[in-house]
Amino acid sequence: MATRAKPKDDRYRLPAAAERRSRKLAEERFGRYLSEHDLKLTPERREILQEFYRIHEHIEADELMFHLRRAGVRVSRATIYRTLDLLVQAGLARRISLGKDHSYYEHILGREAHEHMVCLGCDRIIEWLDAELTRLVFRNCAEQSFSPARHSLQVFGYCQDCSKTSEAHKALELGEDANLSSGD
Amino acid sequence: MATRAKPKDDRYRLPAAAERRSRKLAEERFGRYLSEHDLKLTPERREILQEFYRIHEHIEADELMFHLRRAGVRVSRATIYRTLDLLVQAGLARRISLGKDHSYYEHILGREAHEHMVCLGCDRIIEWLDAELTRLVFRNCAEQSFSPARHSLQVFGYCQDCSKTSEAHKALELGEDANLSSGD
DNA sequence: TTTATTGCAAACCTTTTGCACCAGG
DNA sequence: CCTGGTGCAAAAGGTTTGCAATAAA
Repeated sequence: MATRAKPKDDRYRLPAAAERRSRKLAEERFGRYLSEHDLKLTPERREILQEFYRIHEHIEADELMFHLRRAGVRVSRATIYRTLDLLVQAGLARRISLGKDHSYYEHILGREAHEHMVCLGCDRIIEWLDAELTRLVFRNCAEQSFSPARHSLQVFGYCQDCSKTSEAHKALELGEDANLSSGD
Repeated sequence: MATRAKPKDDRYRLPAAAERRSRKLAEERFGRYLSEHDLKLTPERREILQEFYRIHEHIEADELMFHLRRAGVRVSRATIYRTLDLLVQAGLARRISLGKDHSYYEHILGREAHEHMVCLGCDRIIEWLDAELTRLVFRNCAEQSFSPARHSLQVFGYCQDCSKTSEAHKALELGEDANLSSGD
């Protein structure tokens, strides 16, 4: 009941109206952020932002560049990185790492915070959300006098499809008695 | 009550006996893993393992190399990486990313699973543990038919010392009204 | 003796940066 | 106009890899 899985095929789909709304809002916000910081809203930045907000999942910088290129927009890799960084600064994007050797970015507007399950078998990523868990995170922060800005939880394991093969994997990876704890 | 903070100064200390025990156990396990896979227990691997298990916090590969060098052991960077990788394969180490552009490693034996709070102000890292949270993670996995192998939760924010300055930071980073959600 | 391992340096990959030219505000 | 932005290519860093020499088993 706390968890909210989305159906497999449109996991990252958003109602068209909501998407348009969030793209518009994002551009307004970005524009505001830029002018407040004496920065400029260039065509490149606008294109990147729009494309980025059309993608409702985590994406890597290069992938975003290819999306743009496919849409006929040519922007240099450097500009992609620079703009993504600005979007993070502006609070419109989040940079996350999912165990790979590079970063992913995901937009924030119009999406709830969520956690990830990363399948070690097929690389599939399941997004999920648990309000109770979020509450616990905040409670722990409070107990440590820590002011949380954001958090990121990844579970690595095997999805349903892959878990048939996972038995063997787990045995290999963990040895036969991995659950020992120190006794003091 | 669910949270268990360790005092600041010996956060990563382990009773000497427990440490010795875990180092011994680790070497046994590693030896077993190696021979099962027709790999060899070289002096380098033994030294790396022993030093690694003397460090009770997350460490980066280079740092481990310096520790070894300081202890008079010279091993090449390549061997460090290769061995750390083996340790991960063997289920004796965990590779984690903490928002930096490189990986950290931490050993597993003799330490309970734990989460991290990363201070964006001073880079200090607070380790914490909440059994209830762990339970929730498992519950969510079950609901998604996902078999978890391990998980990793990082909270980014500001520690007590830094949170005085954090107000300004947050205002800058998030804009004045970052908490909006889509109404789908 | 056979097969894996080591160290070194070069290769890799993602991300960042210096610079000359260009363009928002 | 002035100040920042863009593309390019080179530079950075962390991590991986090919290879010849070396050493476990």
